[in-house]
Amino acid sequence: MKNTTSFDCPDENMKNSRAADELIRHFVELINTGQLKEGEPLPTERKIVETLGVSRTVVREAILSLANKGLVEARHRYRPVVRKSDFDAAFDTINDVVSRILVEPGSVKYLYDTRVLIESILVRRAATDATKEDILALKQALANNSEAIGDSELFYQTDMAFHSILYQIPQNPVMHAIHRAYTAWLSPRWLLMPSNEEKNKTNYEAHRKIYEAILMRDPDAAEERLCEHLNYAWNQVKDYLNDDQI
Amino acid sequence: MKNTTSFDCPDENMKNSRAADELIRHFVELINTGQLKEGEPLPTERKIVETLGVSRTVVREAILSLANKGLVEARHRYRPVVRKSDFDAAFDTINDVVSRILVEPGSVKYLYDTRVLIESILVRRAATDATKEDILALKQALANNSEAIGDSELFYQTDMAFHSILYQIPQNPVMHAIHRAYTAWLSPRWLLMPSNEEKNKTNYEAHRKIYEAILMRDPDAAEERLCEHLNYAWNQVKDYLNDDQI
DNA sequence: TGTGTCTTTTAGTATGACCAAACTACTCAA
DNA sequence: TTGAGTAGTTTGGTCATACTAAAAGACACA
Repeated sequence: MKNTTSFDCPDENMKNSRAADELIRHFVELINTGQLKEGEPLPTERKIVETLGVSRTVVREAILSLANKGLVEARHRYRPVVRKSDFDAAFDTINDVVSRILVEPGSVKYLYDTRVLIESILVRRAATDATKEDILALKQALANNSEAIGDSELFYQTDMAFHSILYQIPQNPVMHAIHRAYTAWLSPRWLLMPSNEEKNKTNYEAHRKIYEAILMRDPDAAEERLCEHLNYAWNQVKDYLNDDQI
Repeated sequence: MKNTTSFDCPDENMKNSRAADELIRHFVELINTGQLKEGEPLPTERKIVETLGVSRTVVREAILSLANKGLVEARHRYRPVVRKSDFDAAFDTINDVVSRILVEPGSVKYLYDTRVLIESILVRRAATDATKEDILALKQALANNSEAIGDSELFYQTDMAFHSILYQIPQNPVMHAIHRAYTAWLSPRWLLMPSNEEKNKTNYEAHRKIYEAILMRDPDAAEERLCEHLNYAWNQVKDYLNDDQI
């Protein structure tokens, strides 16, 4: 230890550029305490420079970090504005890492398996807890799904819509975010697979059985049928795609 | 439309500084295709400048973005190295956003409820699928938990360790990451709550009952006991903390 | 009052400089 | 020969300045 630098490293192990980190913490503080409200623009870079007494380089690095962390939204040539921080936004910010992970063989399967797990408990809960409105929403989604048979793109959309109802039933924004994330991360692989009326019918029938099990308030049946359905879907994709794509 | 800029905006809606974005895509490409391997350092900033023909400002912004996205790890004054991209790392990168979200009233409950959902299906699967090794691990965790009664900190650790076994049973790295995330995000609130031997015993008993249900291969009982346990834990925390802390 | 134009502001980029820490290679003593 | 200490080099972090193009605001004109 020769000398103490003008800034000491508070919690982290002197990770990043300390000056920018100082600024980042400052703005995170402002945002979390509500001094900078949602949708409100940050001060201009030059204003921050003269207010906080740091160079513009540091300011830009800090703002860039905040943008990458998803706390502010920095549109090209616009003032960065404080972003709405919800669970949806949280998943949005890890798109790049997850995309990176999903090129690794086997990782898609891992992700899909967790979807099976989560939807398993969701259909169980649906069977036990679903309100009349929930049931109605499922029924409507099922009808839409039925009508879309033969129209590959529309069928895929109504397929997802049906599943999304399951995520909506707990009325939990985290579940909503998880569904959005699954859709964003798994869809690209699924859309590579050609569809046809035959497959549409099979999937629709699976949805109908799940719906009926929920209607009968039979969680075991609902879970079992859901698992059958998702395993069938997985095998479809697995058979079609190359090994290095899943 | 007056003129086409020298760069057109490929996929995004002209979000960030296009020059830096160009660089970012370049490095993401290198990383995803394995031309830059895990643990390997990026070229020096000045090398990139002369190779790619951009200014150092742009290079630094790009590297910073990559670091924030979690694709590279940029330690202070060290060359940034390509980071291991696994599901654990993915959750790490959204710590800031989630922390921001969790200061919002009600959001902790939402997060906790998803934990209840996920562990519900995990105990069910444990009851139906757990191997002898899994059961043994649970038994050991339970024993450790029992021995820690009275030692608040140790009890909390062994408590988490017991639950973590549930996440390990599916042998799915996503589940492991989820457990890590729950621990990181919920622990701070839990640790605010004082503990005592009485509560320890209650929680241990709950763990034991869950374990026994799994041992009896009874998923319904396992789920029910888990939910009781987690609801009890939630009420403990809710009663102790202020409304604006959950 | 509405609209087009001019000016100012500001983000994006480039360049050069400097510092301090990390790295490298060398020297020298055991 | 080998190990440690040291001096020089490299490199990331920071600052200052300048220029460009786009956005924002002011203003005059119809």
